[in-house]
Amino acid sequence: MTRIRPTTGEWEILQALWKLGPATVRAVHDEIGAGHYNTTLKLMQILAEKGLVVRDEEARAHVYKAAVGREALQGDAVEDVLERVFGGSAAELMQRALERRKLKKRELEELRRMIDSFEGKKS
Amino acid sequence: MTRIRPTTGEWEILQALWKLGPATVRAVHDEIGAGHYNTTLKLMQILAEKGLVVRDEEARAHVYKAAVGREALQGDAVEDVLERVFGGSAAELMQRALERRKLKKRELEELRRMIDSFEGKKS
DNA sequence: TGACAACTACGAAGATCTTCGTATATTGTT
DNA sequence: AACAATATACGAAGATCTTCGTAGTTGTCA
Repeated sequence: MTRIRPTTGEWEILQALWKLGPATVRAVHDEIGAGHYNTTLKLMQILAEKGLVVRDEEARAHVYKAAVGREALQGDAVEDVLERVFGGSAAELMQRALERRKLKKRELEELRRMIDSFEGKKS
Repeated sequence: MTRIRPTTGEWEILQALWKLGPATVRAVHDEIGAGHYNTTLKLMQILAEKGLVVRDEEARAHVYKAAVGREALQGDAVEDVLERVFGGSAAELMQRALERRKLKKRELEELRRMIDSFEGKKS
């Protein structure tokens, strides 16, 4: 089973689609706010070929929507980086994340709650 | 400033070098335990060109060693995935990591300590 | 109807990554 | 000295990614 691994350009499109919901190439391109229109179009066509988005060709301006959930794909991305970069150690990954990014107090507490709930499951 | 972003093949070499310390192509290739010798050689030469490893050509079999720290490069990798995949939200990244990987109780507690210490800095 | 704007389709160029064949040099062995 | 084993060096083939030029189609509006 080969893991889905969107490219940088593809992630950008997908983020826009998750934010906007079903949208035309034009809308996505405006949301991104940079680059050549044809590049956006091409990337979205490729995403459709790969099955990561679905396309409604009803109207002249086709309407695309993400065919995969944001959380699911993010999970795959984490697995990927975990394997390739951290030798599988999620603890290490989180340590690097904590070092690099200052989390808001709220986020830290939410994280602590998440840890509590995970610990509960294995007591 | 363009962030350093080793490829999958390069990460594999680097992991081996961090584990072994300074090592020959042969040693790295054996450590990896797969693929063509020439591929390993080529990748290590490319890493040298990029400055991610340094090469001692004294002996016939050149000795390579990582020119960058593991933690530093992992930190960059996290920043990268944070930007591209998580829109900068470290909390979200950690949530996905927790969902996907079952951490050992020990790791969870270590993580909690890390959070405590980070929270301490901003009380 | 004629001209222009907006859209899709297609493909090729340039970059980068991975793989590996081939050439050449050095070392060790018999 | 001859040969086998082991190195490095070099480059090209095949894949994939990004970018963008060009062509053709459809819609709009004066």
